[in-house]
Amino acid sequence: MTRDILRQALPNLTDPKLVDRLLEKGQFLTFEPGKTLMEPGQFIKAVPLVLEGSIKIMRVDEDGKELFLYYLESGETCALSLTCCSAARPSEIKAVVEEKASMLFIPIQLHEQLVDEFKQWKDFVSSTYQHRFQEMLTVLDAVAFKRMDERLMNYIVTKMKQLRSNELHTTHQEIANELGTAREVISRLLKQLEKKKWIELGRNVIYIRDDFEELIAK
Amino acid sequence: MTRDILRQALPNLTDPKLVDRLLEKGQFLTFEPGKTLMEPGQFIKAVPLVLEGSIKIMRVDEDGKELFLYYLESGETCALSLTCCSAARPSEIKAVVEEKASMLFIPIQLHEQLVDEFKQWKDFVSSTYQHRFQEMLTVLDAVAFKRMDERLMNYIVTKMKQLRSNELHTTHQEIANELGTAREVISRLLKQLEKKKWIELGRNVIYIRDDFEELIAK
DNA sequence: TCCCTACTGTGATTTGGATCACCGAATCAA
DNA sequence: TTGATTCGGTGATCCAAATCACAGTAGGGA
Repeated sequence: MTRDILRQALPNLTDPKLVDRLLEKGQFLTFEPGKTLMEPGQFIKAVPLVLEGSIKIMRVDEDGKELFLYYLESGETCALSLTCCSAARPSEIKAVVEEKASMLFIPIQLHEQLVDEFKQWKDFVSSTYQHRFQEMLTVLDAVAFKRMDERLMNYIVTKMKQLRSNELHTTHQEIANELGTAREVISRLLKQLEKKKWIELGRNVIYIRDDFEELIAK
Repeated sequence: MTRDILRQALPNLTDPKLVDRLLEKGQFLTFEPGKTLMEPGQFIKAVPLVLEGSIKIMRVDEDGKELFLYYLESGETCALSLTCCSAARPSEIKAVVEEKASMLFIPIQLHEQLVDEFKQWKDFVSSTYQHRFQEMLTVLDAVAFKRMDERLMNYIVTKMKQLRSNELHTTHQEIANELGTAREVISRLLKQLEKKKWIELGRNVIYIRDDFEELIAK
């Protein structure tokens, strides 16, 4: 039942009145991996709340280059959609389902009411802003100051944690897109990691040593 | 009088009760250009509201490299301090006075009360988040996808507008710091712009053609 | 006035990453 | 089964930027 899923995803939202309002007016939907939820330029008219699964948020350059920003996971929402939809501006980002996701879409008017009426919702929104700012700064640091090998290793760690697995089922091209670079660059860097025995490469799969994270910490 | 300065900086805050509270509990201070208001790692216990002048906000890398993020100008506040101080976390950024500034520091408890009590303040905070997210994305795009020559030209335009002048009194080193690169790179790129007659270089000063912005739009 | 320091200009070299040009191997669709 | 497509590997080359190494010059302070 949706109520249970919501309770599990957002245990902090204990106020039954708040939960009722969310369930009553929010739209519950599920999506399969790979589904694109949002493209740059589209307008969004509801605040997307992730209950289960995860959503990958990316920035897209005018000539199509992408850059991974962060994941939305269970109990999270997108700060950018909060800002975009209250300002009725087109999306600045692309959102793709990573793991099969169930989501609750909160109409923007309802969201604005809830901010005023429920401290729990206000706190939730405010902590979302905090959290996302933090992540944006992290990405900024990486892009501005780190070399691609380090960024790739961080990427692998992030993915492992997010998928709770040490096998990544993805292509080099896909990784390259998310890091905003070229496929060859990623292939070569992965090869270096394989030579160091930190990972093993297969077609469409990367096997990662359990102690990968300690290894990169050097 | 402080009340007038506040009214001028934030004409949207019309509610006299709100203004009274800000003036009563806020601390009014002025700072000279060059004054460092905040270093990474410091804790902040108040929301800084810029009334006059401008503040330069920068990200600092662990090995001291800097990256310009945005200016705070009259009527603006720092989204990062909003998040940092409510989470009681150390600052992630560096803030330096660019133009002689007068500021009102709002104690964090007062800020939290005002968010609940005054719609005008809530809207102000919310639009600050929006605004800053936008700017972070712009910086991210620049760092991830643009070459240094383009970034430098955008930098010059931003500075011109912000200082409302077509003379920049600064050093190549300073610019390099703000763009997170090396001085030589900036010197060479500036020389190229001078050869194209778009700017003129002097010691500690760059004279910019009035139609610079149209020129770079090509 | 002279010295020192900060600022600028520029060549040489290195490097990380992007781009181009292929190749073979795995996988899929007909 | 076979042809086409996708994926991964790798050499060659190019380019922006970083780094190193100086040298000249303007200004400020003693």
